[in-house]
Amino acid sequence: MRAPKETFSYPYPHPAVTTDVVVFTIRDERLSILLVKRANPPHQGEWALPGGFLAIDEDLDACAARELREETGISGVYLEQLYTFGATHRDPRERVISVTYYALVPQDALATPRAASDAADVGWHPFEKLPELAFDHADIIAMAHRRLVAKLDYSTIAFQFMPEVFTLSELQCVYEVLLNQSLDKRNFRKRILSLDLIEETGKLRRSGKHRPAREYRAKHPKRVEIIK
Amino acid sequence: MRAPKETFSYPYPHPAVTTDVVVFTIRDERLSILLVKRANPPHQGEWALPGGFLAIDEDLDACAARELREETGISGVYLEQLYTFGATHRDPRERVISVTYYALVPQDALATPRAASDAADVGWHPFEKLPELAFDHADIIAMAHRRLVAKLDYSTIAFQFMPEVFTLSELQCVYEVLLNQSLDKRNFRKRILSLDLIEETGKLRRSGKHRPAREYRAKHPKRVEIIK
DNA sequence: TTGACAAGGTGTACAGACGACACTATGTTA
DNA sequence: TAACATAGTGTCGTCTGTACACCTTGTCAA
Repeated sequence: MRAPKETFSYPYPHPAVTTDVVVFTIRDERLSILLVKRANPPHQGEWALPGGFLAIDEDLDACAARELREETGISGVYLEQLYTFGATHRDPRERVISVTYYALVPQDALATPRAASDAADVGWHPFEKLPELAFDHADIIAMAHRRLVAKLDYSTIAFQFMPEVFTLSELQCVYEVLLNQSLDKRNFRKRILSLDLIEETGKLRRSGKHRPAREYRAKHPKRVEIIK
Repeated sequence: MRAPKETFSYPYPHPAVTTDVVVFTIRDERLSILLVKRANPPHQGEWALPGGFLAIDEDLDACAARELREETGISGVYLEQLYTFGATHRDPRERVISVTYYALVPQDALATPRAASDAADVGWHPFEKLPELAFDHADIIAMAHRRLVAKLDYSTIAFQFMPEVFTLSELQCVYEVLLNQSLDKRNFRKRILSLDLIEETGKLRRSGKHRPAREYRAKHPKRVEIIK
């Protein structure tokens, strides 16, 4: 991909700029993060966030979306800039500034992530049981997690984990996993419905030997609203 | 400062990285922002945020603090990373990624800012009456303002505008200016005192022909706490 | 067919938080 | 010593959030 034929010169030293993405989803009722195993040095064989170098004519958001697509096959998901990490020796090769993002992938997205050329492997890892990570990626994940949990309180960000149609129990489960505590069913439904952000599809979801659940859909699935 | 004797070459193109700082204060009961008038092209003669290029062996936070000090003489103030702007043609010279920060300066800080070599002028401008700005600096200020107002609700960030000792009326005035609405005196005092974050100095502040006000000081002046 | 099972779906009551609201206190100054 | 200007103080009603238990409805197996 990066096949140098020439060199690029500047009158002052320039750092390299990368984007790295913390991809969250909920799998098996656990918050999970998508990691790639590095195929090349440095940190060869270690797990790391998907990400890579910014093209010189590419916007930052576009770079994050592209790296995510190229390295994992995921696209069209919620993606927001998180923070920029630039400690002087965070990368042993050269000075690297990483503009980090976080992404939220709906639960069911059968997107079995596919490994790209520069990744030996790709896979979901439960947030509570992450492996050793390359670079300062553990710090990046910690910050992304704090941001995600904080946003639960004052935005509708949790809806980004939901597929197009879902049941209230499924939505409650997402909140419970993210907040790491169980919630009262009646209070939860009262609060969610009072936001007036979801509507019934009119259909029922049948699963298991019990009463079927009503299906809902978000009125504005792509929009993350600030509430209260 | 940047006197090229040699060039720096890379196998791939690298963007330049800068930091820019939105410096807020409250002056004459108005929210104000510190701007520098550019002495050199591009945008020569226009107002811009203080900021400049990242040194290759310098952390991002250090760069923001250094540029702030060099260009305005301000140091030791609250400084927090805001967002990273990197649209492809935001700077006509070359690809520039700007890691932006915002800073809060106490009201009285007599720091009459001093202009540096590469600035023709430095001065405070009321947020409601900003001049035309260079680059995308108007966007940066807009985002910093949204962040500042949002943080009022759930943190003690407003205390960063206060001098070491202050009265409750002065603190209320800061909230009123930032929220752009008047507040009930009794409710304000009840809420602030219930946070248990300030204490009386025991002294009285005498000013004008009226009853003197009690002086308070923050228990942890440098700390910004998340509340509620 | 029917009864056990399992999750779906619903309302009330109490407590604490928040907001509206008006008068007295105390120093200065003419 | 009286007028002035800001400092300082409490109550009450409303709203919000939280705790809490039972009936409903479909499946499945006996």
